[in-house]
Amino acid sequence: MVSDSSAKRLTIYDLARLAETSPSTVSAVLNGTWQRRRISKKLASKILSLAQAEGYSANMQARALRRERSGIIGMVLPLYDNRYFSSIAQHFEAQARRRGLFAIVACTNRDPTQECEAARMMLAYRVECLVSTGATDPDTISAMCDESGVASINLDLPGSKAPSIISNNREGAQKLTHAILDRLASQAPSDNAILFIGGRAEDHNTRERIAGFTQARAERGLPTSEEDIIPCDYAAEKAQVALEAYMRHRTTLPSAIFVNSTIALEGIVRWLQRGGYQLDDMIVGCFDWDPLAAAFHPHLIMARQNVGEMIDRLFEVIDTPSPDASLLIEVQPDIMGV
Amino acid sequence: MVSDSSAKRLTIYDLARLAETSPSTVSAVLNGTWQRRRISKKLASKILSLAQAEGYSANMQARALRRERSGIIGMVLPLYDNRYFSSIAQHFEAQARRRGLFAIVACTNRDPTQECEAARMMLAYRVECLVSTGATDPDTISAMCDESGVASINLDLPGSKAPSIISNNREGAQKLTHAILDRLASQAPSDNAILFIGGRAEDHNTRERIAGFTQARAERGLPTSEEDIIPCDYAAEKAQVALEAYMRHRTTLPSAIFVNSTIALEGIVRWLQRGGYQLDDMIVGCFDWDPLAAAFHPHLIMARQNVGEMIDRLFEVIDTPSPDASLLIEVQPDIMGV
DNA sequence: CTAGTATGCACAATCGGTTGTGCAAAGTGT
DNA sequence: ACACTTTGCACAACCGATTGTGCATACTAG
Repeated sequence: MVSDSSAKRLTIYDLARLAETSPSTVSAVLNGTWQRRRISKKLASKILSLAQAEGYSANMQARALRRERSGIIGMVLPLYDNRYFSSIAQHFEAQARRRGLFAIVACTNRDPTQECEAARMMLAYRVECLVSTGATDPDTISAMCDESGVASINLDLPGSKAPSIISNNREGAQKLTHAILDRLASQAPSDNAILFIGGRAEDHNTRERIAGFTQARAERGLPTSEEDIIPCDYAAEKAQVALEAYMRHRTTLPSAIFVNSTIALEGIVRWLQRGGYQLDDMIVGCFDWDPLAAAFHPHLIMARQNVGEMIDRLFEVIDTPSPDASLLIEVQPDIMGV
Repeated sequence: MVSDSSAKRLTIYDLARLAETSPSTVSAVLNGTWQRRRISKKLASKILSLAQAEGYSANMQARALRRERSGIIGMVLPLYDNRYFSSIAQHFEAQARRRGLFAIVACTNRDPTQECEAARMMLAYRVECLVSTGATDPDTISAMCDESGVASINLDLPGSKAPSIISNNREGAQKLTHAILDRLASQAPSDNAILFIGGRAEDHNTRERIAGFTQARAERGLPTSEEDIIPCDYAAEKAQVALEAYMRHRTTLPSAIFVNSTIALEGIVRWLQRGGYQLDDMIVGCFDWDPLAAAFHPHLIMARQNVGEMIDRLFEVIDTPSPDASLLIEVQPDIMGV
């Protein structure tokens, strides 16, 4: 079914024949440069209405080839399976369209191999710019782009070879931790410890969030113990297993928990359900926001990354003639549910 | 920053010069047809290693132009903002990649104008096949595709001008309703009425789900009242407002509710929260599945559409030489949480 | 009436691949 | 040694747009 090449599509040559003129004239009219080329208004409108009537649509491959500009902008994304990344994809596409660019997004499952493969494909399609979102290895992608003379930008996770737009993870985590501690203080807790769970110890964002978490605690004179920090990766299963293991050494729930990502939250909630606990038995803060979770659980404190602003900043950088590769833009997340 | 056309990229002409051979030979070697063209193994491997070493990557626009096949497959999608649609996008992309096709997905916000605009762009990029997912006006898209000789397929919502792959909404709703009624029976209810809320009265899926709902009730000798069916569109706000209005005529919550989509569920849950109710105060069934909601609320009954199978079927149809436009494939959803 | 300028358009090269065809040189059989 | 086949590759024509350039014709000024 693919490539049902039955119907020949109209080209500028066909239109030229129909309008009794030349292909170059048709081309000039159709891409708006006809005034500069001194085509008469009469002929121009004749061609335009013909194109309209015949439903002409320019072959973008041919245009891209000749112009050496594809009009395509690419993004590699870990997954679509949470609201943060889906929202990024959606804003990216909307903004791209607004600029007359065609957005293509590839999911790469947090896998460096797939990231490279996707980047290679996008470069083969001659994307004009490539955005690496939450990439495990953004610098390799930047290097590939550099070789092809294509601009690259990092989003969500920073890299060293291209400008990066990320959330202010440290400050976000700090505010989130303070919000948790405020709530804790209002409830006369038995215990001031907070469990930090989820994320990858090797990724920049998780490290920053741990730093913000620790810092907020320190600001209140609270020490942070190593055992209370469990970067068990981004996956519901792993968070559930990690919490299970953590709880083997305890008799009571921690009074509060800092969950690093909604996907980890899923595992935490499942563990609680299995153990017969309520979510309200703990104070829960989550870095990342999910509207359904917010509706279900109004006491849930969530750091909502400011996707709209991040994408706006992203396109500002894209518009910048030659941005510094070391440029790092940090966008403040908002704390929801306080 | 876009179009940093500094570095000239390697072409087959460059490789030909480097390998002291001709462009056509390089081309044949690189796309694997060299045996057929009786290129010597020696020269072939010379060219291959050269291409490797120099990091050559074929210009897909040029290839597409000459071959009259873009290698691109497109999908228009309402939104990424729920797990059903994100999952569709992700499976679609994975399957496309497996077949060496490049997937492009455009979000069109359930807006017919945007749907057409996106379809037009995709056709301009000469997609080999276009999938309309949950399109409000799939037939217009099919008509556009037909004019260009491009295959089109409908997913999630059926159309009359192209094969359609959808969930078996009627049977899914029927099973979901039975699950709700079973739970209701086990709880000695005061009232056998179930509120059906969400979706669009004019869309096929909502109509089928209402039919399945009504049918399941009829099978148990229960009549269904018109006022208990409120297709208030797909939006949290609207569901919330609709429930508010519904409740003005009642003093107690309905004992059960059939929520048509997770996005409507969000509104329902928000309304309950505001009124000081618990979700457990009602039996809740939801057509569509969200893992975070499932984790939060194990008693929630959800119809999970079988996305993996739908996409598999989709590609089977894509592979079919000339499928019947009236082909309608229905995939069974699963009932979760019983 | 002529030189000079402006107007209106067509020609042809080009982007980077793909592919039908042709033609030497080498190999084979007699 | 001659005819014939096979091997190995190069040539050139596309695909459908864009764009620098050139050339008539019409118009204007002196």
